[in-house]
Amino acid sequence: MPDALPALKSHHLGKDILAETPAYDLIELFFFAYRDFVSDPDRILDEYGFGRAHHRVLHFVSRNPGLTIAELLDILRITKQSLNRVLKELIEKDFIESRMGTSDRRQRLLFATIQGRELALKLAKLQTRRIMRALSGMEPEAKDAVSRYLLSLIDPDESAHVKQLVFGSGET
Amino acid sequence: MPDALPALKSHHLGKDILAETPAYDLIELFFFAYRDFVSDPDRILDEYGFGRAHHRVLHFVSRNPGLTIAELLDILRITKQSLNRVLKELIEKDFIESRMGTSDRRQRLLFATIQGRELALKLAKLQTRRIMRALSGMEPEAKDAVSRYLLSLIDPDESAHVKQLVFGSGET
DNA sequence: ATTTTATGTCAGCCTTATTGACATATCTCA
DNA sequence: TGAGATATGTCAATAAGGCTGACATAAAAT
Repeated sequence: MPDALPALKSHHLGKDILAETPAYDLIELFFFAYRDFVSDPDRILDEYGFGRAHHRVLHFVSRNPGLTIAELLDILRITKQSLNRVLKELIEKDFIESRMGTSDRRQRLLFATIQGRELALKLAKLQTRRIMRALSGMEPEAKDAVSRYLLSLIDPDESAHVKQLVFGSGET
Repeated sequence: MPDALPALKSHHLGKDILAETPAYDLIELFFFAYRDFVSDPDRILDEYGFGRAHHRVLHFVSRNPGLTIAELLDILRITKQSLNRVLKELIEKDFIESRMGTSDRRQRLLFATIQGRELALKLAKLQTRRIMRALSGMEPEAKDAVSRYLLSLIDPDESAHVKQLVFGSGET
């Protein structure tokens, strides 16, 4: 938006008006980018008889071995009934396995099988290719800016939680 | 990710490996950010008996007065049967009106009513507040970087089309 | 005059989500 | 030890938002 400002000249409350002027560009670009981003894995998932819900579950389990049902529900923000259907299918088709918790035997600890990890990686690589293509034309600092922007877009009271989940696997 | 590089030292094909190393951070942040971003309008939409599908239709019609059905289908990437259900409801409840095309009388030109524009604006402002909060802690160049990143994430063969749709209303 | 295009509509189906109720096993704490 | 809380599973009904396929109409294009 090269020139959204001239209209402000007739106002003295520039800052308020700026704050209330809809950021249509970022709203719409977010929609289109997400639409195309999630569409990449669809063709592959189809071959396995899976949908996007399966992808999300497989992704987070593969990335976080030993994840519990409760943690997964918290990540996905769906009900246990919804989760159970797709999880059951992933377990039946041997992409995820569920082991009894060691310290708390009520818990089910989820692990991706070899097959599951392979599929999750395949899908992640596909999306990474799109991300890399987008970043390739940009300055090196851009990636960090994008990452910080997305993190700040998240509800503040959970951004720490997400930060831990996304960046916390390894160090910290 | 402070140090994803050391592993590369044992390889001579650094670039290939980097290209194939999944960008888990950007993949997951995109998921969480989008999840929270689209959740904002939900409560308000509920009051009107609308869902996210209604929001998308109302948004693009409000932003592009005189949009045709075909153009809307191309933006949303859904079937006309799916569109028709939500569109019919938006028209019945007087948030959108449909006029016969002037040059081509087969076309339906879609316009948001006053009520429709008000709701669309209300929702856009809500999402803008989140965006502004995210941008507030960042350098001024960040917004442009984010905008370019999102645009590049879109399928290349349509990015020009989206660019026109998003930025093209007004000048060009 | 025929064909193509833009739209609408009927009917049936799928996926992913929801709510509410209830069951079971296990853990925790008084 | 016994009561209650917790983690999970499951049954049933429902809703939203997609899909395919088939068919209809009006208007434009050739």
